[in-house]
Amino acid sequence: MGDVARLAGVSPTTVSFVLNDVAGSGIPENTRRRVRASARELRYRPNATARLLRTDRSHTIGFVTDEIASTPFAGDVIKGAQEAAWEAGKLLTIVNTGDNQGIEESAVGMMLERRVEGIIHAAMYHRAVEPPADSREVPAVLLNCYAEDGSWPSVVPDEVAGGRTATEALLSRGHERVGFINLRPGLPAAAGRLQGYKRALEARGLPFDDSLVWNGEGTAKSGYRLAAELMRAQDPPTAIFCGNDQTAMGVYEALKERGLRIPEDVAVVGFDNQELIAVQLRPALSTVALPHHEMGRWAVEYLIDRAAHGETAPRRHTIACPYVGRESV
Amino acid sequence: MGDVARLAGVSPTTVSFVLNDVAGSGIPENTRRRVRASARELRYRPNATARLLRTDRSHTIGFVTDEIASTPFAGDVIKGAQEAAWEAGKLLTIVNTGDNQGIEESAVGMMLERRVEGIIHAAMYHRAVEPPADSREVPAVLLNCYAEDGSWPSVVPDEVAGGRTATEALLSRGHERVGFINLRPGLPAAAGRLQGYKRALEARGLPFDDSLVWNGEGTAKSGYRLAAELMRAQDPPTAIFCGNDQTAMGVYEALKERGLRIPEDVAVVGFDNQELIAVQLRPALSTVALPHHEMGRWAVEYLIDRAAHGETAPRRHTIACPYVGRESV
DNA sequence: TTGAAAGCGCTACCAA
DNA sequence: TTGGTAGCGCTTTCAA
Repeated sequence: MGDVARLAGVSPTTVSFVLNDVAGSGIPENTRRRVRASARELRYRPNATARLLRTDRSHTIGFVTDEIASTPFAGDVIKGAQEAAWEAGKLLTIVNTGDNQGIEESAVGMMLERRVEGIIHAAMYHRAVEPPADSREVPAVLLNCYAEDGSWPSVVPDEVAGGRTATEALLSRGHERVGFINLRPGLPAAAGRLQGYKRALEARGLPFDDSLVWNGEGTAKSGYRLAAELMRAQDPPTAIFCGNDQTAMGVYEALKERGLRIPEDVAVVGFDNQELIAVQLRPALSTVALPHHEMGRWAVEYLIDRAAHGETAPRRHTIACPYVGRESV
Repeated sequence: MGDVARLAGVSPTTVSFVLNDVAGSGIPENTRRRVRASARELRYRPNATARLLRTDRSHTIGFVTDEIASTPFAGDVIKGAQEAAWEAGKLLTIVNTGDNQGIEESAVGMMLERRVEGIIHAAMYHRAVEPPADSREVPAVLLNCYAEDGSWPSVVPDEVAGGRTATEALLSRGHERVGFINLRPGLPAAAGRLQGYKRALEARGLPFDDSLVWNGEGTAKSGYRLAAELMRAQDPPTAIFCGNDQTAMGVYEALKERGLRIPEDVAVVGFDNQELIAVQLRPALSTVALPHHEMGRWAVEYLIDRAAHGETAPRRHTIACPYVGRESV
């Protein structure tokens, strides 16, 4: 910067003012041009580190995730977060902890040392977590997870509404016996979706029949097995709501083996909207999308907002799961 | 740091020596303990920014990717890169450009301002790219992509060997007529895999029959269509090599509709090893894995090595695609 | 065995 | 309209 100043025949102060477009600095266009030309000539690149040391604004957000790969998840969340960050002029520093507490703590430590302006703790599967206490030193938010005691702000999918949406999609087409192959019990996703399923039934005055509801593993294999189970009943369902798209994949298989057509004989709706599966299945699977991208965006925007406007009570934000209609209903 | 020094009754120099475990600083254990105790008491957190300003070592690597989400890709690459980075004490700063040149250039600019120690340019699909020239200011490497003119170091999957591996898996089981539903022509992946297919045939002295080779779209739909085509021939193949796993998904469908069993009547092998599909398919799909994770690792390790040992001629590194045997062969 | 002090590259206050 | 300069928090040289 000194070099630029010298070349332009001005002081470092002036260079700083010009290059940062400081308002009201009253530098004439003439000088500005000279400064900019010098900067270009010297291929001057400002040192963000020095600036940060002085201003204490890192323009960086930390993103800590338990597992990043091989998943319905991750990609979209990061992308959403990244987009929102970029729009706000921030960069994202990411670490994948492999669900290792020790790594998570050091990761937070390293981020804090670098003076990140906020930290996002993201989980692969919707669940309860307890992030390192140190994260409270900056604005922090949980993504796709929540604190049991509600002491951390969080953003999660609205599983209940999602379950209801999925069920509704079926009921609204006239189905009255809707089977439900849920995920493993105990998961927030499973609990929420079941509740949504019940509410949808209730809203239509339909009875809840627990012989129609099974808990699977969330795999194609268990979907296959349980669909067979379901269809073996004397009064089998005319539609099946699957706890995730992989389950639906197995359900398709079981249905087809029995010579049942989708959606004519049995309608199917999935959950998660894993494009890789839902789009490729024949017929293409109608499903409910998890708001990964939106959660990513929301988390970053929340952090930026909090950094700007200060502390508020930890909120628990919920984002809707939109229905994605394709051909299986 | 001054506070810690004061509390411990020493100078900042001593604190720095102790906290950084500077070798040969000859600080007695006694003093060290006092310093560490003070640091703990004051919950002292070193300021990485100040350190970086002084040492010029950011311990940060930039990761620029064209598309991060909804893909076979991304997750695993980032995870591999992140792991290697973590082991070396580095953090990863990621930006997703959405394949926008302008964004890519500013991203590189921002990273350079932050003094990253290296930059990785990753692509979703194996292809030729031309990264911003500024990236040459630091060690840089292309991941899953390459420069047409070879002027950038890169790491890509060994498509040829992969294609050969897949074909071999079939030939070694006695198949002599192996259909190949490739990806769209023109893609490096398609070209390489075709070459591998030919080489495998050649090695066994089998003739190349181009009526057995089709180019599809890499979707289940096109796999379905082309498998039907393939099986309609008078002398249909007894095995099918699919350019990717989604194609295989469609192939399964077509085969099953014709009452053909996998692998008894027709063996199938995919490519990509997309667990979501390959594992869930019935029978589980034998396929060839893209070395996403390894490419991520390699890229980071290469960067770190180059930062340490200086410039070398740009290499084009290739990583093997291992066969993942399941039930379809 | 420990400390004083320079200086990394910038921002921003205060003065001119 | 422009410049001098202190100082952000650390590392590291040199001296004591």
